[in-house]
Amino acid sequence: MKGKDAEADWHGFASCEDCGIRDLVLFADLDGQDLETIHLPIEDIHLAPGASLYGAGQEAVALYTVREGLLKQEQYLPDGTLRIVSLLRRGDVAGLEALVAAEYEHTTVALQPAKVCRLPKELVSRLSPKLHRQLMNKWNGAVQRSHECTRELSTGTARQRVARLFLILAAADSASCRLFSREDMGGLLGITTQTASRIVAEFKRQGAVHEVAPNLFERSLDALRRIAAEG
Amino acid sequence: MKGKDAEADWHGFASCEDCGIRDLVLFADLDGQDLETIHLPIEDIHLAPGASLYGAGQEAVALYTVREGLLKQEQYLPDGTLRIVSLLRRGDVAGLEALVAAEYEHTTVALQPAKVCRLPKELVSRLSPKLHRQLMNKWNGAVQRSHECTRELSTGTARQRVARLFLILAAADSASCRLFSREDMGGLLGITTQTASRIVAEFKRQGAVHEVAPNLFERSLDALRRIAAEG
DNA sequence: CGGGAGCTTGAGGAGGATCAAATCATGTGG
DNA sequence: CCACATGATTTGATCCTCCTCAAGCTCCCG
Repeated sequence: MKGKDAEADWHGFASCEDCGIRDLVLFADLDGQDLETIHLPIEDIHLAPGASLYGAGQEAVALYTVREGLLKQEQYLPDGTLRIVSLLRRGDVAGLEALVAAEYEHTTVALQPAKVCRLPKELVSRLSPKLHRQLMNKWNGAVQRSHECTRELSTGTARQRVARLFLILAAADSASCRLFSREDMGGLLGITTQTASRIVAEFKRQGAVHEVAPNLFERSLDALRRIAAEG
Repeated sequence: MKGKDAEADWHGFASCEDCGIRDLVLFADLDGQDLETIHLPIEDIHLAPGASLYGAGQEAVALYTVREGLLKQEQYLPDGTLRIVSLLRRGDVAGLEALVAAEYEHTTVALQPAKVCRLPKELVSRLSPKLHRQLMNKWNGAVQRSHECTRELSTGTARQRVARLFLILAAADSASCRLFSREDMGGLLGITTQTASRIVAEFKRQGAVHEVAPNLFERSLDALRRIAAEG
């Protein structure tokens, strides 16, 4: 168990004008003039793996656009089990529910080193008409992420799920792909950490993946696709 | 396999002014004046169980607000398996993605007799500013439904999942609760139809539920909650 | 060097899938 | 009205996957 809550690391202010992924973020439709009217500075936050952005039940005061890295969103079951219900990546927005609710629905934690921009909810509300189109896009992205988790990562045998996870991560990182802890794999795939470990080991043995550094893998997409599709 | 596609039954025009669930639907924030500017009539559609509203990949031309009943949203996996990724009920909106995409993401089918209102996407786009707040609410609802499916219905043992399904349906219908086909239960819970059948039978034997008519159940919420929470 | 956290691996057992067959419900045509 | 076909549900028997419990292992840090 790790609970490093304060590792969310304030890192300075972001300049929206020359954001590298301007076309992906919530502010994509704003022009230079609009950006000037934002006198609140946008905070640039860096997260180490394991650092949490916000917790379920906390007062929802800001949205976060993901510029880099990978985050998980988790919720508790009635019986106390922790389940990862969605993954967030570059271009996604964490905490959209701040716009309609008083509290966050999930705990959101970095799986890989991440960089996010913090957007106070009043700011977004104020710009809301201009952001309308992008907000729809982001909501739609949230729905798709979540359906992807049910469809690809919570269906079929454990081997299929692990293979599909590698394939999904493949889309993110291009060449090699960084994997996270076995415990998180379990929470995401709905299997135990032991099973996750066993299957990764098996994939290594049969050459579907190759570990070039601790938790850094090269993948044989063909082999993985074969496993993902049947048995 | 059942593919009754044309059973979506046009049933006349709806009158928004005296909608029984005005406060729940997308148009909640519109006033009488706004409603008059809608010269397009709103179609009122009735769906029999098994009737489909639209299919994945079809051109997305309309949104549908659910006034009554229960719908499923399903998607295909790479290997051809069909998986239910979300349930929709009274107040939810089907096909929100029409606002941002050209095609529907899911196939949406009635599980129980349902009544929906068809809202052409141009109409919603035109009213968009006025609907902004409600649109956010509906998107948020879509995300929550989906997370609920992952969290409650795709986690834990088959017994737990079935018990949680009964509890979720309990919230919808008040006294007794109508269940759908074992095949759909399987697709929703990520188990086989046989297992679904076995567990429902077991629940009947041990008195957790009682079948008063074919597929109509009374539930012992306490017993179900006990099962849902552990073993 | 010793401790701790995460990862790996093993043995055993339970839960669920699979294959197969019997029962039940519905509808159709004779 | 009955014989029959069709499809869903139930139940049984067997096998395999994955969970559980438990022990080693590796790496890092004090």
